[in-house]
Amino acid sequence: MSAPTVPPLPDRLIAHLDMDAFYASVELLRYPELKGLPVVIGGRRDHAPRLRPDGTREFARLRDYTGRGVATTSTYAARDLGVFSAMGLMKAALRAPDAILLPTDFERYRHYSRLFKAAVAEIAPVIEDRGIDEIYIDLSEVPGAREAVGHDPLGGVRALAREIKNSVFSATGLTCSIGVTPNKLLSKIASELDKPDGLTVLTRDDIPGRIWPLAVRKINGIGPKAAAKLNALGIETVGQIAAAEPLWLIQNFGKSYGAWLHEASHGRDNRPVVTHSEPVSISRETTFERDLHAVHDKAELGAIFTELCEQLARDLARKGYQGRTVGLKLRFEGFVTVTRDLTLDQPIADAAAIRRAAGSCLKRVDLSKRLRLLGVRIGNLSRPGEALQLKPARRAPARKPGPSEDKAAPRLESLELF
DNA sequence: TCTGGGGTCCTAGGACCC
DNA sequence: TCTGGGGTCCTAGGACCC
Repeated sequence: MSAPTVPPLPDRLIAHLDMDAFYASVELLRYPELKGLPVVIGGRRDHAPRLRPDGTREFARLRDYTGRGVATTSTYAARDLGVFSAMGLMKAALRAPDAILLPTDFERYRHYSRLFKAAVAEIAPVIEDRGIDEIYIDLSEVPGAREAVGHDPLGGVRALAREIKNSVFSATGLTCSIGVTPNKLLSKIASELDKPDGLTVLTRDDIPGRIWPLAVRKINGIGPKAAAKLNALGIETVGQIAAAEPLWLIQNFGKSYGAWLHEASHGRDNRPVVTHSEPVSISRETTFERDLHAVHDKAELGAIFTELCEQLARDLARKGYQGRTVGLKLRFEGFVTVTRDLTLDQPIADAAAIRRAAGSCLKRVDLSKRLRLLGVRIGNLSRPGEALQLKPARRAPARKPGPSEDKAAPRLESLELF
């Protein structure tokens, strides 16, 4: 039997393209007078710029913000003041009270996202979407990519990447940073090495010199938890992971993650560039302006719950999906998050059915604490037209309530709420 | 000064079937 | 009386990413 493996390609040429401070840069196109100033994007509505009688604009300042929003992006000037994405805006206001605050305008960012992706696709069509502001591009088969230029064997790729950057700028007026290496893992790191407006081409020979000195956190897949654990074990850099015994890594991080750490630290990654993918789940959630109580704020919560289900149903309809598993997400004061889900015999897509299913999930949660977030999710997706696959009617197994589950506790009045 | 919203993937235990 | 092993599905939680 022959294994259906991809032939061991001679080194692939994979690019990672990352738009520079994307949301903030899009806003600067609209408000060029803000260029060079600390600007933070985040929060909601109200604080949109106002036009003064003399035609100039009045912008909101970070110091005026109150609420639970976080920064989604900040300009490089704001980053110099210590304001980064995911930071709470109230905290950001302490660091940069005079920074300009702009509300997020996803509509507009999506528009520019389409523009830059289309511009790239004209040159190199094998693209993996990684969200609104970044993509992987397989340049391996693009004409000219493997041609040397003068004495530079990488001259061809370099020129190609330069062409892509120029094309993105022509189409959008925005700059991006590109890393080109033999795989996605290294390219993701490389695109960050020369930001903004960067272009970095690396080969395997560059791993010891350019990758190993970096902090472990630079590897996509090592998050705050894993980094903290590595640090506690005396490991700060990628090179130190590479120098560690694979067995030791596995003992400390488990078979799968430990083995992956070893591979990643040596710059090995054979994941293909995936040009098409289907969604696994679709969800809607919202954090309240103030914490709400199931009993005291019954009407308000009920209305929000219904609205979320309706939004979700519209999302499903627009995208052409239905789903069999409905999930409920609650976040309580103190940031404790709880999820419950329910798999139905048949897929559903309408708001009322979603609400019924999510409502039954709600009955399995203790609602004595106040809530800060409510979310509804649907998974096990299929397309309504698809041959409907009958599932054997599976009785919901009689499960023991888990530690955070509470079968008996919630009062009836809170159940009726949702 | 508490920490958004939209996702994916992994783990782990129990149910259930063969 | 005691003891299986493999595989899939369901559920809850958590890490991580953009």
